Amino acid sequence: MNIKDEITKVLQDAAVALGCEAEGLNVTFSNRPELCDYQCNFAMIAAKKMGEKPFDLAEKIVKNIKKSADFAFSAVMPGFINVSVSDCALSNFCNTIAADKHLGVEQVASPRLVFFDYGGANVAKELHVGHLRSPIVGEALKRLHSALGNKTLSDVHLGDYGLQMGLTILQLKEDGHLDAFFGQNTDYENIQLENVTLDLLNEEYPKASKRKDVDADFKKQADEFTLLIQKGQEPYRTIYKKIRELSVVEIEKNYKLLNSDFDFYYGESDAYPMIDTAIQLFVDNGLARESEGALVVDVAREGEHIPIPKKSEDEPQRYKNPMPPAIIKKYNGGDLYATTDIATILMRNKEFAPDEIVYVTDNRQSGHFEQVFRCCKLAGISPETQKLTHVAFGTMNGKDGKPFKTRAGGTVKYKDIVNLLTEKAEEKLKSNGIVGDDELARKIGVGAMKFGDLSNTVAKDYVFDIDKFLAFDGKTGPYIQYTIARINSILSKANFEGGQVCVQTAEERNIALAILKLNSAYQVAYDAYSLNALCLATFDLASAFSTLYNNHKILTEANQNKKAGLLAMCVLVKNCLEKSLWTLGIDSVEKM
RNA sequence: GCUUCCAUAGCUCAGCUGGAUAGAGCAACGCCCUUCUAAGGCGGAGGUCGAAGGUUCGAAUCCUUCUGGGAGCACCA
Repeated sequence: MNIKDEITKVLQDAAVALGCEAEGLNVTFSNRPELCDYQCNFAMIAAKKMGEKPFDLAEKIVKNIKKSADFAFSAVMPGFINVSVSDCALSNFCNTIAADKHLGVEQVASPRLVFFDYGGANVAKELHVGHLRSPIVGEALKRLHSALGNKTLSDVHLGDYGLQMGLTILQLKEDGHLDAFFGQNTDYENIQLENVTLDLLNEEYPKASKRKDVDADFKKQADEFTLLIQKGQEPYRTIYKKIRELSVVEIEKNYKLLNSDFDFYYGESDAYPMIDTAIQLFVDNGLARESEGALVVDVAREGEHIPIPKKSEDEPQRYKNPMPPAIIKKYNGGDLYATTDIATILMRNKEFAPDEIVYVTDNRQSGHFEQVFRCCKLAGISPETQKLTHVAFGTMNGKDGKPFKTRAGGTVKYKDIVNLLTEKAEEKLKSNGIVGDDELARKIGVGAMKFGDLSNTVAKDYVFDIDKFLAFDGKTGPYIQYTIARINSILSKANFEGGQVCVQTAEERNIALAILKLNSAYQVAYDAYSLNALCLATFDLASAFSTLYNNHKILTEANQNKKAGLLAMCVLVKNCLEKSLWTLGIDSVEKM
């Protein structure tokens, strides 16, 4: 039981003894640290019901509490109950969690299997700045669940099935790169994709993508190609497979630069075998109908998607509470985003039956996932008890508030950002006398970016300020890594042979309290599917340690008991910081 | 037009189920390296929480309206 729960229990007992309904009694961390460590405003809420003055009730409750050595309670105007935790209780807390394999991070009551779908890189399309958030946030959420005791699985869910593939192959063919596949030789497997490189793909796809918007015939042909790939027609299928193989190697490498790793590198196309079964479920249950040649599922509920009367004939139809039908087959029989996503859920449920599936994509796709989730519930593809979650993150904008672009207006490549961060970290390291450790530089540079990203509320857009990340000052990933490096430096010189934390100074108190807050931040982050609370609490702990570091020389401490206590605290802080950095998907470093 | 998210210090952002004097980081200013890594510490300064109403003992937080901005609104993913 943690300290907060203990205090809550004590107060509840006291309140119940006075005849209060103590259900809503809640204890929170103090927002006036100079006055107390925890606070409770229950008396102010309950006083009304009891017909008493808040302060009087608070006083009565406090008087009704048995004196304890661990906590000191006091009633203050206008009716708060302030709680101070003794140094001794804090010491005990520190020593207890230091011996706990979870470092006191509370585990979920009943572990669940949670399947994470994030990443979402497109085959044949180079990763750019817009692809950063999904692997950063997704990886951290996955690790957070794992840190709290859930079992996790993850799939990168490559974008490899849509129109983009048709466009790319059509463009490659037109530009003469696929002649070998369209000649006499039909042994497609053994034909090499000569001259087709990632660089070429990165030219051809954007070219085709632009062209489809202005050239209707080209678009139609690309649709046709897409359909042929989806139907498994040769040589389209083989060409597609070869392009995918080429891409995946690169994609995996890129994600690993960010510490994002996946149990599965499946793509949308891997759900292909499930598509017919899935569609049949809708047809058999009378859930699907034909509309303008397409097969659609009405997912609107009562009060949604209500037509607004047109003012004139040529005005397009508008809807109140729009929730358009989900399209699961195109006019030409082709499959779309929704189709593969539904089939993918069917596949995952057959194979793994997770308790929850979490999608991490940008918030523009909210409508899509709402439709997909509803479809799956309607058709029973997703059982009622299964939780389907869309973690919709905001877009990364430039300093001008618009989607992040280079000065020239182009998209910023993913690799360029990582390289920039790594180079900058290398420079800094050099000034500290560490040369030639590229991996260390990557850990620091990427850590800066990830911490900067995760510090923001996940759902909100945020400004991607590369200069800010490159500064490595203040509330940043490198600050946390630096704190750990300083602790390592002390420990390497100390010959520490074990000892107990003994909270004596204000600095140690603040560290212990920061650890308490950090441990509760895991739960906050878990409930919110957002890591910012964890980032903040991690920073606060590092900051509390830095104050101790500056005010007390640990290695030269003459009192051996005190020194051992401080060293034990160093070890605990290091472990706590490393655990939260791991959760955030950021590497700890030995020195920097 | 409909739906939805957002607006807090010069800048970038926190602010947990309504609570005490709204917090950080950056930038700027002043201190602190003969002592464990200065990517650090300490101090002051910086705010009509977009506007107006309302609910409440108490509102940045809840409700209404307005202003300004982002995103989405069937065969792209």
